[in-house]
Amino acid sequence: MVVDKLDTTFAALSDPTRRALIERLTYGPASVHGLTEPFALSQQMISKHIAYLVRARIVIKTKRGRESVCTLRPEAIKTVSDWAIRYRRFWEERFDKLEVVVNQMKKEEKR
Amino acid sequence: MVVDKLDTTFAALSDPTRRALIERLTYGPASVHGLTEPFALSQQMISKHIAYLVRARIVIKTKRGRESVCTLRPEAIKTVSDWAIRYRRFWEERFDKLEVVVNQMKKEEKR
DNA sequence: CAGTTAATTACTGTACTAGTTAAATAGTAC
DNA sequence: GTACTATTTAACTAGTACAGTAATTAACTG
Repeated sequence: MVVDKLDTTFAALSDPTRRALIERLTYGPASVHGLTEPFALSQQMISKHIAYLVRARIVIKTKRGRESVCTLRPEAIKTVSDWAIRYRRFWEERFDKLEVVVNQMKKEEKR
Repeated sequence: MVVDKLDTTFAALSDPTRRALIERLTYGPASVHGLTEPFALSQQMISKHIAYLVRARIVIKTKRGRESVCTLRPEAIKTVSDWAIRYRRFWEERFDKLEVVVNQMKKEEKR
């Protein structure tokens, strides 16, 4: 079972449909019905995907009459960005150096 | 089956052990054996986790004698950062506005 | 060579998820 | 009230992915 917050967040993001739903929600909140239309998926499946995003706290759902309005929680995406940014210096500064190291290792491998 | 690159990348990152392995590898390349020591996991499991990271192209493995040296591919993390950064403006500019919207919706819900 | 070390692969069981169908719940319109 | 709409939930099938451990391969040491 998934416990860690980042676990569920990354797991939720590992699906293209869910990433597309996030993309769509950056244009503003939408009902499940409204989110279903652009996709070649049943409303039940969209509802499930939304449920995964809600579980990962990436989306908030609020009832409005018979509709469920889905709203993006941008903080969740920020969490992902913050995680990656920690390694920014690493990929910016050490990239050239690393390439040299890897090539060196490959060379030695051939011996 | 996972096809999309981001799919495998995010899936690989959805596990705390693998994220810890990445963290460890920022200090420099290491063998599977060297990576096993700090963790309360068998070498087989570490080897598997490394394999998942290799599949997601986050880590490169090169043979050196009987050892497998693992090296981080920082570009993979950059991919994640790039994905999240697309929404940066969204969470920075619209956060306050969104909170108002959500609170408004909650208020209307109570009626 | 035998013995040890490093790492992978193979096997088993479990958990998660995609996708569908059907039923249930609740709001809206007439 | 009935009919319709929006959504959720349950029940199911099937496929995939993973954890954990056992068995195996390959390389080094003396």
